[in-house]
Amino acid sequence: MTLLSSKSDMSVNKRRLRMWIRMLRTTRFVEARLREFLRDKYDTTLPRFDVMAALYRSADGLKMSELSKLLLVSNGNVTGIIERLVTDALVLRVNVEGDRRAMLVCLTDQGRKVFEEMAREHEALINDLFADLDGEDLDELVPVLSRLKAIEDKKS
Amino acid sequence: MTLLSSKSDMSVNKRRLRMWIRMLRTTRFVEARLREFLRDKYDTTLPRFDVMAALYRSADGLKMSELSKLLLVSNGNVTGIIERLVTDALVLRVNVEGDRRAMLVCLTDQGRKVFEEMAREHEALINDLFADLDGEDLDELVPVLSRLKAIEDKKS
DNA sequence: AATTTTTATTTCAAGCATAAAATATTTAAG
DNA sequence: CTTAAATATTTTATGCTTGAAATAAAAATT
Repeated sequence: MTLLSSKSDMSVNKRRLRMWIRMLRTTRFVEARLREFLRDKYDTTLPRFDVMAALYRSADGLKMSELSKLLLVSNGNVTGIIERLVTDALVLRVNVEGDRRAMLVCLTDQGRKVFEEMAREHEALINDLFADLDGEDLDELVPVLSRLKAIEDKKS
Repeated sequence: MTLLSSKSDMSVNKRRLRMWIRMLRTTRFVEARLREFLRDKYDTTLPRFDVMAALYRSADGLKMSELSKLLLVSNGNVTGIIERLVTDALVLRVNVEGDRRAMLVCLTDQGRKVFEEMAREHEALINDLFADLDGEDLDELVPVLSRLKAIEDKKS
């Protein structure tokens, strides 16, 4: 009789697959919570929040293509989201001087203000959802996830 | 001068947020790869694959509501996906005897066959994408992710 | 300078996803 | 029994998302 756990008996192959499925479910669950929060409290959506977050971090604004690259979404996708944010006066779209193809996008003052409020609550929600993870857990988790970033950069 | 890393200097609060953002990016990257694979090799989509996977694991079939609960997606969403899978003769929809409201859904023989082939390649792709994670990494990662499952079950 | 290629963005068609409302059926209460 | 509440699913309206095609401008080649 072996002392190995059933987990260790499983091929690394299968365990990678299980880990992925677990990670996917976790992500979806958290995303669902975030969507719920954004809809109920701010009448907005996760994609809109993501766009605003990216713009908030880039004081000088971003080009449409930079935005889609940053968010890992398609080019045309960003067009629609920005359109709606512009309608709501949260985002400003201006021509890039010297390149008439490009568009520079940034938050309006109101957009900045609204985002700061949302971001505070967003952080609190994440903190609550992951409350069971203490510093030690994060010490384990983050480096592993960061190693996946290496894959990402290499293969994308 | 402290021996603590800058990471440990950051509040657990902020580190939970960073971990979430990292996890989200990883998930999106892998999902993009899977979509690409499913589209190019099988002319199908990730949601369709997910549905077929759930049905494959339940030999007796699933009710529409069981399916949506299992996949963490809305009820109406499943309706559309199943509709298209039925059109493609990969899924069968039959009435539940004794309850004329409910529908039981299961894979056709062809659906089963197609899924088995896709699943093999899917596993290989995941294995490749997460190749940098060895057994030790998984030993760290899986328990932490499983602890999040506890949150999920508690709060959902 | 004219042509080709690349880059930046939008438009398009199709499918995914949601919440809310509608439909139909079953179960429970009165 | 009859009405009310709960359950299973579909429909609807809106927004997200994609890949591919279209448009337009800039950069590179010839």
